[in-house]
Amino acid sequence: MARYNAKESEARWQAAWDAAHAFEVPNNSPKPKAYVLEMFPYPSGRIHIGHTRNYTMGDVVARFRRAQGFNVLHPMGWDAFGLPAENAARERNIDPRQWTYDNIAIMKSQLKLMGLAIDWSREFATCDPEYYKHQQKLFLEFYRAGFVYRREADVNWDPVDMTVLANEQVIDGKGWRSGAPVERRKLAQWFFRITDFADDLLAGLDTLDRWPEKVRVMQRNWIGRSEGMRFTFDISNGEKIEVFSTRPDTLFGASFVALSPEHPLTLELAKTDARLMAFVEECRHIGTAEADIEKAEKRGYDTGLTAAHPFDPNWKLPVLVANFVLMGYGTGAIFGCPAHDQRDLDFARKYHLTVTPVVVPDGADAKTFDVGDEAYVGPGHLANSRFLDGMTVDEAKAEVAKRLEAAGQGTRTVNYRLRDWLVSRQRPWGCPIPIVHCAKCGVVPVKEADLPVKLPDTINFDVRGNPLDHDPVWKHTKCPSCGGDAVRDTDTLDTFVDSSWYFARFCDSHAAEPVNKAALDYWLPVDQYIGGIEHAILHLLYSRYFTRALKKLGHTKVDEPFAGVFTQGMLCHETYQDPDGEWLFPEQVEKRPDGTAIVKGTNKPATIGPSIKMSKSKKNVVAPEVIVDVYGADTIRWFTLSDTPPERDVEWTDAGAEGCWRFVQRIYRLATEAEGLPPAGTVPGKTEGVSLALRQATHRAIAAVTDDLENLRFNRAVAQIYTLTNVLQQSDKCDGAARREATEMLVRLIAPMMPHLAETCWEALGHKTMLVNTDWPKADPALVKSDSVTIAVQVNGKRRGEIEIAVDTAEDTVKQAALAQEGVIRALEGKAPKRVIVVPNRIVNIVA
RNA sequence: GGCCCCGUGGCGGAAUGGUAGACGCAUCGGACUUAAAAUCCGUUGUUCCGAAAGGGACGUGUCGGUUCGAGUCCGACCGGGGCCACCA
Repeated sequence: MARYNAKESEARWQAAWDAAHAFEVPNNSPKPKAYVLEMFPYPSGRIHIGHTRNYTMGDVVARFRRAQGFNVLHPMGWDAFGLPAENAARERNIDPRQWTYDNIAIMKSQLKLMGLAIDWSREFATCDPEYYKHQQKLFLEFYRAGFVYRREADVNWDPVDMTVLANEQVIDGKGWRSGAPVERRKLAQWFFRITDFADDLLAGLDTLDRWPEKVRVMQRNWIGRSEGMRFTFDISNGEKIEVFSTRPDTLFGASFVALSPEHPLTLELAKTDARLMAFVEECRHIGTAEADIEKAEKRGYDTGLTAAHPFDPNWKLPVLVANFVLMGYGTGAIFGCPAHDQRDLDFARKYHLTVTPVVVPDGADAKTFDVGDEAYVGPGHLANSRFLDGMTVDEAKAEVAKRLEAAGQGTRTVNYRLRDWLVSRQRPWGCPIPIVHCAKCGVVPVKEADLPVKLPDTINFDVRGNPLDHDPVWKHTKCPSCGGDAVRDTDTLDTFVDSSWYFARFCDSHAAEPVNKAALDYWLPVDQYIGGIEHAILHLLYSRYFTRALKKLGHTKVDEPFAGVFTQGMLCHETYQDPDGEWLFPEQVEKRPDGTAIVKGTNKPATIGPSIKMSKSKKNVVAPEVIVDVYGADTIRWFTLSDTPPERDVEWTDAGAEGCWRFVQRIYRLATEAEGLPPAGTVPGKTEGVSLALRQATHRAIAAVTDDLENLRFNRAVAQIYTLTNVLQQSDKCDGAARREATEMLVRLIAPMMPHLAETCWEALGHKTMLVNTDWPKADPALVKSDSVTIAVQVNGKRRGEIEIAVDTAEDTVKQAALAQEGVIRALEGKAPKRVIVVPNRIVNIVA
């Protein structure tokens, strides 16, 4: 018997699809549109099986929609700016451009092997000058619209490498390369005004019903909306301090006012107070890493100033500088109410400040209520609070707000955790910020005709700090405004900017303007976006922001870029180490029957570690082209869709891959065996008996697989296909037409998942047209429905028998049949049933 | 510390409040074969009674609750994971 030759077959069909331009789509069509997108990859080197899972899922959706008659946009590109290219360039003394484009070439060839239904005519890399030119145009448009601004901001500064570090490059407060303690330094930086959209970004989440709830919750928390009040304290030196609080009701429980070490007033006071200056310096050196915050104890410095209580000018509160007050949230100043805030309580206990409970839980006595070491944050009634006494928390909040607003001392406000998006990066491998700094004219945008501001042809990494800043030629230019000598902004844009609008560029990758409105109007929003959970917050939030900004500028009519989001799990694999602790690739290890392993070709034992996410560093990766070579792409595709729900992590195993390969052969055999069968539907008259059962199984599979693919339940679709395959394989007593129908449908159902195999089988079944141009099958409702049903019969909730009976049989008849069951009679032991519950076509429960 | 998710055979996992374990992997037994590969048929939650046919009990992390009926809903706990985190 001929075996399926995946290698030959896959190459042949990929060439045929290419020749037919099967996946290139127009930007308009009478068909309904579907935009299917997977998060585009960073070209880090090579693709591993984990990547292919992501692209396979998207491909299944794209092919499925295509078969259903949609005009499907399914593009691919490269998120190509970023640090790994810089590191590679520095380490190997090569051009980051070279490294990146080489990787793209390799990864593209690997992806091509997977047979993805991608419109490659729309491909681009974000490091293409053609792409970042348009990004620079958008930046300037944002600038003119006031969406972008520049201000001094604190950054992580490595004093040895003389560069700014991203937060994740700061390890234990030290630079990851230099090991030097990182400093906070103020630099003029560009920001996107994302906070202007905070409320809208929050409200929009409620409309995203095809997003994972988990992701929406994460975004909600990230935006972090809290309602409260801003109000001012008069300070003994004549100044005012504005604070933000979500608990103005506890104002009579105040025992201090605390300023952030970075608060302007703190810095002013520090000028004449050396000890305060030292304290501020010390706070600055405490890292921003979470672990440090956990350990850091609450510390304060008494300024000697006092603040007058807003409701009682004679009540003076001490003003302290406290290390736990954040400058970046609210106003950078708080009033401390220790009884009802844990941080304030810890602080108050340490510095022996007053603790006055002002909210007392219902049922507790205000005179004896003591918070101990745990601040009370629950509901209750106000006490020790003059005119607020007896009110609920909400009533007191309203009353305080009313009085402070009436007195002009404060206002109700909404505060967000979300900050404006700092986009300046002191990095050479990114999109240059199209701005010129002129001594005379200040900040001047580059003229649009002069875009793109291209990166220099050679980037010299042999310098400390940002090579662009040290470039003797590139950096210097003429002022677009006055024509005098000026310098470029040597920062580049955060690479998250690159990925915040690429989905819009895909709508027309070759448009003369950044985005083509007509194409956006046609394609957006993306109907199904698929990617990793690691992008649940930043990338998706930035893209949502960008889309809103683009809308305000008239480039699109949608608010939300992604109507449906799906986050897929990672691919895992066992890890292996040699006796020296060095990681080993799976192919370097030979497993023995007793469960142990040795280093291949030696007698050295290899330790088998847990199955964890595939990563280059642990070497637990499987290269797709190796598997493609042995089993073909369809086997990988089938494996990554089988068994495990797509949102969960899945473990790659050789045994599992073998199983998929056997299934590929099974399908091929069934298709080639069906060659001589009569066409489907040629048996005159009715089908009955086993043939009817086969036809029913076929149409039920169509219905079930369709439903599962609609809902991205790939593992269940796979199980349905196995079920049909099993029935078909045991159908030698069925008539030929029913078998042919089952075989043809089976082939059409596997097509989105194993497209090459499906084409080959389709051809073997005698078809002259490609399956890729064949519509998705429709189930015959009459065959999906069945005439009879098996109903379980329970006595007191325990199964005692079952009856096979016509669908929709009258309740009484079902009841009688149930009571006549032998097992039921035995279980009843002659007792009369008290009650009989009949759930039509499902179950009978007899209560005895 | 806050919020969220998940606990089902040897493993991955199915199951609109209605026959728990579909489907796959692995296991074991058998057929075909000189043999192997490939393929096919059968087997597999635990336990008890029975020679067998068959029948009974238990079973979805633990303990309660709601219900005629709970893997599914509610409460508490145990275990694992995720996100945020001095956010006032």
